[in-house]
Amino acid sequence: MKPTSGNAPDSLLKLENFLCFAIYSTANAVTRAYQPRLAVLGLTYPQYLVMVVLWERENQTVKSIGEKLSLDSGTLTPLLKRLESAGLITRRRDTVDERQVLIGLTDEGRAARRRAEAIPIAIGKAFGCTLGEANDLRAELITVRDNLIASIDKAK
Amino acid sequence: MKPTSGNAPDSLLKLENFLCFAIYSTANAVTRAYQPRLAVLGLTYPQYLVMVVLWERENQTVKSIGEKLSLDSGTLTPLLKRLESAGLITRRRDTVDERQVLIGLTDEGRAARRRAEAIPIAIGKAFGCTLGEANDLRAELITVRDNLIASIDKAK
DNA sequence: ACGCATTAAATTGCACACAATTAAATAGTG
DNA sequence: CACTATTTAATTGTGTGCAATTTAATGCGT
Repeated sequence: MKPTSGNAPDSLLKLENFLCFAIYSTANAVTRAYQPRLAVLGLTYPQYLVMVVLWERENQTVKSIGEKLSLDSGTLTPLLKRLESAGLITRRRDTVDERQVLIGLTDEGRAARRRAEAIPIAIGKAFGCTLGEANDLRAELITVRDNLIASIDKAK
Repeated sequence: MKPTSGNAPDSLLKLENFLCFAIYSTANAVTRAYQPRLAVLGLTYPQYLVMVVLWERENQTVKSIGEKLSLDSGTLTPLLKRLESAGLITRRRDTVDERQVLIGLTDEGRAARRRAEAIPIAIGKAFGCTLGEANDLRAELITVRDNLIASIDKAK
């Protein structure tokens, strides 16, 4: 009996064998699963991640948020402006180092945290796996992700 | 000794505990890792996935490609137009059912397959895990993904 | 203090994702 | 056959991601 796939050159280019596609399509599904729950808070999924980072610690720079989320200013600047005009965050230049922009929370942004706390529970159920399985999967993904990032950096 | 995270309401909203963020950030890393390798073929990562689907079988409808990749016409129509103007695919209305558009490969599109075959090997190395580990991870992700999709569909 | 490299955000341009709507063709029903 | 419902792509509009460039501020060596 042969393994799952056919002869070598063929099986390499089969979608169903792609770990990358499993990651890609799962990420899209995550965004779609979050969308209705975040819509009531007026947030998109990336905006929600930024809020989570700020709920952990207020007054971070754009760079600090970007490092935690692996996003650059090209993504964050317009996103943060939208959160600001939604009244959830504040943006102000650091007076000590005026290159930096400090992102803080408004009262409304702080208050949104309570309503957000129900979301991980609901999504956890939608994943359909135990907390233990989720943690194992998370750890494996982070290993793979950090390997990928290392290989990208090495190429530079 | 307490487990990894602090008290309950707090740990639920910690980025490092999020399976969803592990998925999201790994997917972004995948795209970045593919980018330099696909650039020599003149493809983006989603375009590469479409080509993989077409290399498996030519002359599929937009709908068929969309089902395989979980993408709708809003994403695919402009993407396919770009692949067409790049000379890799053909788009023509089905003469039997004129609602459908059949996507085929040009000689150049068919030829690109050979050059693409080296990519999964290189990316596989960048993942930094064994084939067996990659297959396990892929299977777990697909389970989670299909659970998520089922929960989305159920909500409708 | 001067000049140059470095750093942090913002900007620009392109390509997704996806919800919602539209347009056209086909299928199904009485 | 007429009529409505369904199906398939295309379109529209919003919000990411990210490469590349720009702008402004800081750091550093002489």
